[in-house]
Amino acid sequence: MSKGITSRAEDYSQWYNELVVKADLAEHSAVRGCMVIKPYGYAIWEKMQAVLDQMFKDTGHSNAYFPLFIPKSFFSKEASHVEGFATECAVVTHYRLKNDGNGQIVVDEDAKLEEELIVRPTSETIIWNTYKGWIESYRDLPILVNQWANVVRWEMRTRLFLRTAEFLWQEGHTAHATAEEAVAEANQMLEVYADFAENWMAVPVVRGRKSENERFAGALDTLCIEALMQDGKALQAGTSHFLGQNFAKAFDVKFTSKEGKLDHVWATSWGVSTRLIGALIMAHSDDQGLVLPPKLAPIHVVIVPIYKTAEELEKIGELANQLIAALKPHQITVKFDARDTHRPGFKFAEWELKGVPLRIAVGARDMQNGTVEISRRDNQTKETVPQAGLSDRVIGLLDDIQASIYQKAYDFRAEHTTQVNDYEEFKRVLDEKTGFVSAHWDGTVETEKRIKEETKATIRCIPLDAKEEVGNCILTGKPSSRRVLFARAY
RNA sequence: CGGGGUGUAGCGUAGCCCGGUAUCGCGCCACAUUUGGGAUGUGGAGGUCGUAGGUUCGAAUCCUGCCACCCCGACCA
Repeated sequence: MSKGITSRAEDYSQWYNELVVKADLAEHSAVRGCMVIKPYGYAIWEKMQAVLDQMFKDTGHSNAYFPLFIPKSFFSKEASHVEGFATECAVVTHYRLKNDGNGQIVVDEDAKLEEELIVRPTSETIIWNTYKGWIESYRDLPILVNQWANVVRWEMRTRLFLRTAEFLWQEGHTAHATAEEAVAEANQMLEVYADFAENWMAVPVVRGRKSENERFAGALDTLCIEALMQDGKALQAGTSHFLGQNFAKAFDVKFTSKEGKLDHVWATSWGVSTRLIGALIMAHSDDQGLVLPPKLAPIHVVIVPIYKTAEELEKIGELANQLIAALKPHQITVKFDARDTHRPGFKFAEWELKGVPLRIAVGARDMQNGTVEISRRDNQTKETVPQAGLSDRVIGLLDDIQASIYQKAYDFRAEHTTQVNDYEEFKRVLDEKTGFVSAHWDGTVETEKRIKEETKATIRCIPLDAKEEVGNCILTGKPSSRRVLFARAY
């Protein structure tokens, strides 16, 4: 079970099936590819939610909630949007079941809906249909709304964490009076995501722009953050779209400007999902299990007592309670694992599997010496330290772990980002070294598609900080003015 | 939807070719000894062998249909 944890998404899936998330429990194709998020895994998601939610509020946004079901006709209003999502929608056609007389429950054909309902794959259409009623004047703008919700995309192939049929996410949908303001909003939210990924998840990301081919269905411009996993494959971790006036036109959302002119409003949408849990696992974990960044870990410190008698346990418990009390004001969660049903060695392994950043082991020997043994999850180092000043030490170590797992991921990405100038080298790097490949591209969809067919690599993004540089497309040799980032991706 | 494969205890499996009522490991329960890195011993519980039919004295095993799942591809946060 411990082999190859860092190599492929499937391996993580097997591992965490036991621990964080369980998928495919029912042997029914209908729920194929859905996931059950177990309490510990959900606690990670809740932490993520809390942080992101605050970031959204700090940038002026409010939460709202829109219906799960979307009338089919809404979808056909924005042409490219339909095209993008039509092939992966769950459709509600009836509203009642009946007994067929043979003890079987069947769909009541008399209860057919006049218009089918689509289970939302994303909420642009129903939200813009609603915004139409909210917006008349520039005084009503901007609208800065976020929704926490589940969405369903009937993917042909699912992959635990990364592409489940149903997933949890947040989707921000904003309406603005000017294009400039909407563009600024899309940029701002991309920066929020990048900030979250790097400073909370400890996952370095490339901020970039999607090529036309990879752009969101209905967007004029799609910004994204791209992360690199330990197996050398890229993962799109978040997107922020400038939608232009596409949805406003499709849903006829107009406003009167200060100057008295009638115009369609400008829109953005942006989202991140439970895929971030997958990103977290695949970016940091090792063969011993999960490695969580302290800032998102549901439990920061676990105390494992090693004892023979009830008196010993009681004394260790007192020490544990002191530490819990001392760290509580710092929002540091300490778990005292006093279970008598498992031995210390088992507990060590179990908490490592769960990625708890710090473990403190205390036994009779320590109680005599006034020490504890403190062990870091990220680099597995152990040291025996005095009990005095322990809480300060814990705070310092947690900061250090947060910084060092980021640095480790950053160094990995740096090592696995390669500049190439010819196609043979491009293919060789993808196969042997893996990771991001920075190369020139002639800017055409045809070239991008051919490269994808031949190498399975896609343009992850055109980095926002890409320098102007004269070069030639690796495939066609045509002139190119900047490098783009290719990779095989999840 | 194409191409391959698999269904046996909570999980992972042996048995199938060559028919005789199911093997082993993990896990679970009890007791004892243990407890500074996933304990050990003894005993125990747990199975419509995916499903429906056929062949047979007898089917996990052979035959047929159906169902489900997995892997590879097209699609994708």
